[in-house]
Amino acid sequence: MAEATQTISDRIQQKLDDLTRAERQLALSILENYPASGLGPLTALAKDANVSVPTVARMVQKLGYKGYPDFQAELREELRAKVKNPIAKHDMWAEAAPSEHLLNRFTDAVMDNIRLTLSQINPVEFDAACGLVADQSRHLFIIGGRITHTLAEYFYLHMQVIRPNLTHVQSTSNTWPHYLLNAKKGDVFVIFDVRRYENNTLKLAEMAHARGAQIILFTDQWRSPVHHLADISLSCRIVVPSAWDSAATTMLLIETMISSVQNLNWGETKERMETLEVMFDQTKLFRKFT
Amino acid sequence: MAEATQTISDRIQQKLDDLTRAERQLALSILENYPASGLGPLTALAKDANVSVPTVARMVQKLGYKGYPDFQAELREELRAKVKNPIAKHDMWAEAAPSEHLLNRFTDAVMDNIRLTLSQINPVEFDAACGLVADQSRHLFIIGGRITHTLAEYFYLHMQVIRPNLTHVQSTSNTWPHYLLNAKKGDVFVIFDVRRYENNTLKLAEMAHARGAQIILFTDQWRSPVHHLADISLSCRIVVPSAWDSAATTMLLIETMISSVQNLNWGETKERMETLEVMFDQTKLFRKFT
DNA sequence: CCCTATCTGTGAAATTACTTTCACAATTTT
DNA sequence: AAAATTGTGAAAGTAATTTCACAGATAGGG
Repeated sequence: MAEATQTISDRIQQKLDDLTRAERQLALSILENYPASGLGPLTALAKDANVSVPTVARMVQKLGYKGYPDFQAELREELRAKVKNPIAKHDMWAEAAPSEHLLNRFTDAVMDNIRLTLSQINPVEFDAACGLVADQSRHLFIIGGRITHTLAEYFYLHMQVIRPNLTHVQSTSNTWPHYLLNAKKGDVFVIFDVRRYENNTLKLAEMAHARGAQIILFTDQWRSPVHHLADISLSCRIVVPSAWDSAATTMLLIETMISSVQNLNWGETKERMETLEVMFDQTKLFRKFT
Repeated sequence: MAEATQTISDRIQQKLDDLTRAERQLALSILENYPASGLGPLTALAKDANVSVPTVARMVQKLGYKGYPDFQAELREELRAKVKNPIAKHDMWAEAAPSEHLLNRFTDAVMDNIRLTLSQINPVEFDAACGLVADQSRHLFIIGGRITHTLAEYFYLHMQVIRPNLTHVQSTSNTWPHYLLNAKKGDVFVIFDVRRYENNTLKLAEMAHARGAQIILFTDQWRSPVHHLADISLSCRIVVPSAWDSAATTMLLIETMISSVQNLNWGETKERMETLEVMFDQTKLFRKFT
């Protein structure tokens, strides 16, 4: 028997470079539902991956199999071996690494963080926050700190496409008082503040609050002091096996909010995005999607 | 589609009493190598279980399937579901919201992305990348694009604390050729490029490669064209129910790398972090942790 | 920017493999 | 001893795979 030191999944990934566009699309589709999709009929696999039947036939031969049935036989053999092998612990993420490898421990922690964060979130408040952010009649201020300004900017870059009338402020910069001059009642401040909480951010929040603005706060489970001023606080778990905290869960919430706000503003967003596409095409900044 | 609250394995065991001797022999053989043996041709299964072909045909109908292919289809579906859900049947993440709420759908997608990304990552390559990034004798360049420069900066901000001798470059800026003048053989470039892939990033990578630098690439599952030049490519799943792609998985890998590099350099990092603490205290930028 | 080479899908035919079913004899069970 | 189960061998039917030629699409090179 051929000793399978490497799985078919490995082999596919390894040969990914030698594959053409449609074949790669197919290969990725196989890996998407591995190994189940490869065990069905060839026709179904082709339809699943949106490629033609000959493409599938061509690729399996390119991968070194006599034909599709041969390929399937190896898949089954691999599945058999894997199930038999008690090493296949299910709480491992990178199966190619031992469970005590940092990749597995870190991912474990992040998964836990996401689970806990989501279980404690209030969907009504979240939706309300999205509603506020989507409201174009309010000026939108986005504020981040020393580290979190990267998250703030990520949020800002997307909001910029979705709606006008917004500003990105760095609380650590000494220019922010200028921005506040324009803030008025009803405006919305999206503030990022996780430990260590920053004095400047708190000051800024106080002034925004004094001016009657609405405050949406992204913070951690211990909650920034800003949360006393915030209309809506979203607390994320951030603890991972590292000397630093994790922003992965916060990122998840940010992206969910982006998606939600985009839906609320879809009519206009669509136009803005299409305009943007045209402009990008003109500047030739980006390559065509391959 | 019948909602299979019970697995086929369960169903077989349940009906075990109603089966005749040869059928039971067959059933046990199926369970022996479950589910692999059931996914092969009927003939092979019959031979494997030492029963005749008609016995197999008769039994699957007795179990309630239209025919052997029908039985196989359900087996595949079950396998697919099982692989997708390695831990528990966690239908909802935010239990306070209905399952079709964006919070749940989005989190579902991100969890899938993380799981798939990790299952396809090569720990040896990942560790090698961490080793390169940790090597302080090499100058470290960090490059991001229009959106990804926020990730690049997040990475940069942490690396800045861990090690000296590094630069953050925006590929969309027109200043980057200056930086490249200083790049020399053995230097390390950490490049972020997800769709839509940017021409400037590719050009920059080409020049870095020409100068004999090592390239570590964070990209998506379709892989930026930079990956032809990269010594190590880390592909992240990025598809979510949104008009945009998700950076959450990429963030996870970045943070894992930060943690790993920090461990490799722990001796020095510790001092640098303590120095930083003192400096922050002096500037009164941060509040004491409460 | 155009030209060429390569890749990809279509539709279909030919081939192969697999499933289903049958009748009947042998075997086992009751 | 009767009834039920099982295997045999094979035929018929069905489904899946493989291959082909060609046209359209795409990418790469000059």
